[in-house]
Amino acid sequence: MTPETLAEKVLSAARAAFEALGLDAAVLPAHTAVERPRDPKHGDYASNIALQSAKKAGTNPRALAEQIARNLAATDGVAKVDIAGPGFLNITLDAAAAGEIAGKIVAAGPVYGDNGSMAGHHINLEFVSANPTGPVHVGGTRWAAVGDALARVMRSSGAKVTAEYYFNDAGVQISNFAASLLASAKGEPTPENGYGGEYIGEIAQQVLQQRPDALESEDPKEVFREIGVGLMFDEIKADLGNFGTHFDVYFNEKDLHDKGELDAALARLDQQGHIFESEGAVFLRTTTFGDDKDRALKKSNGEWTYFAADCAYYLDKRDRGFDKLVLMLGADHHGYIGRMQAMSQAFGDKPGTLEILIGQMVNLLKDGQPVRMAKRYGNVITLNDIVEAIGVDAARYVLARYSSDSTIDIDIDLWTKHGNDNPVYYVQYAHSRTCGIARNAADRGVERGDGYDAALLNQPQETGLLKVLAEFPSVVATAAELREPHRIARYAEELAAAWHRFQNAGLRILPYPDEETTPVHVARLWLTDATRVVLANALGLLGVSAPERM
RNA sequence: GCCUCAGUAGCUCAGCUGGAUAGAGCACCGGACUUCUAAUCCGAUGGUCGCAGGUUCGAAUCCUGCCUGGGGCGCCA
Repeated sequence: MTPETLAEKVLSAARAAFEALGLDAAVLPAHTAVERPRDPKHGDYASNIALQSAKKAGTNPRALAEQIARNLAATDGVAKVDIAGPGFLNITLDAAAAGEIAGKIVAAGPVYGDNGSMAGHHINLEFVSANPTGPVHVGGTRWAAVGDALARVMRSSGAKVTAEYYFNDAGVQISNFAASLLASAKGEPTPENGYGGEYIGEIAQQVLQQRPDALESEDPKEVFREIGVGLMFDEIKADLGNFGTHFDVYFNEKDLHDKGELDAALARLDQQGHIFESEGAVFLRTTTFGDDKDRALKKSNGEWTYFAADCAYYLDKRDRGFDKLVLMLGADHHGYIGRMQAMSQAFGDKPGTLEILIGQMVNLLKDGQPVRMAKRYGNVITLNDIVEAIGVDAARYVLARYSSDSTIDIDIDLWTKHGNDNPVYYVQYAHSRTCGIARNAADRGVERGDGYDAALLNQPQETGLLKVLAEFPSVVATAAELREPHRIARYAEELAAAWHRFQNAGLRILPYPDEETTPVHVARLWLTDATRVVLANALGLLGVSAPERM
């Protein structure tokens, strides 16, 4: 029995109890969940539904719990229901009901964990969106790992997700980038507000290779801009590809300008009555919707602001039919939330249509000191620096392992260690052990048959493992709902721990070479298969490899 | 000054949409390999959940104020 099924049974037992006691069942929640108690003495699962609903129903929690327990105890698969403390229901399942989950997991395979919690949602998820004036830096790398994992988690939860990269190929930064390339090609010093670093020189030389006459052309800076931005962006895409991060759409800011979408957005906002002019500039009255101050869309010199392009881009996304736009930004952009949310509402959208996630800073440490990567890109730490330091798997894992609200210090020594203090190795090693056992089973000709006797999985290490396995779909659903993929990593570690405990408990999975295969061996082999599936699926959601041998 | 994130064991962090005795890894101490991967496991030690109030039957979790640290407050992008 899955926790979800059990929760439904708890709820119907509660409804029946309300009826029996003549209480108003309307105070019961539409859905409830069971939790896995820390202390195994508290049974396999616990429910606090009596505590939560007793007050609303104006009754005693323990009396209510007793009635619910009586109903629940009569349910198939439930072995025992105890009442503890102020009114908790402690539920123990039949061993067979608990053990059957292994077979269900094996049957589901790669789709075990999929759930419908976000079915029907069409989500645009924008992340990284680094300017093509340089490589993807640490902050962008965090989102490359977290955003990609979140996209996978949401898809697994039934949402239709478009992963999108906004490519700022217009504006002042790009102009500075082009000017820097041009200066480098001419052997001049880096201009004010320009970009330094060896890569500028390298790209400038590549532009000259493609267009030897670039400096003599009619508009040399435009030639360097056009080709240089292309080269830089190809490099970014290659780095992201190497990192395993996939985008469905690369959106060009320039297209917004070329198609006149900024004017259209301004007109729309004007129509809604939220535009005013002041001292020759055009403003959006974002203070109407709680922003600190009103924001300029058009400067007094007639140029658009960056925010104006954001408005147009927002509208473009909405017109493409997404019902929710999720935007992942670095902590240094948190001041943008106010104006962005205000803009969303100025367009007439409901609060919650636009969701902005903020990720805190990332530091790379060696011997407790910040690492300085004074190479191609000046002092900026890039995606490739992190990959070179600890590898793709460890990089993706460490970045996705922590809540986005926490700053991350990546200790290079820790994340390159091959031991259980390195969480990514710990989880991968558990997976590779399950694969090793499957190989050994095949070598020795141990057959799985059509099924197994679920009641034989009754040792504490086995029932503990089964409970962790059963939790996976709800962990995925919660990670999607809260936009917190780090929950997947923490879960994977918990599962790996439960697996290693089972392994070290002296419970043989395969028979010794001179032994007959018994039903217990077969049941444990199914449990092993189920564990392998879930570890692989969890690592897959994080975009981390699940090696078969280590 | 305002906004925002964090403050939980010696260290790094989970837990935070209110529930039972606050968890994990590392470090430290003591154990377990003739046996499917010991890159592992078991046990012990270790905490005024930053501080002070408040709400509640119940607060690490919610509210208010304060303290400490990170980040941010442009007609920059």
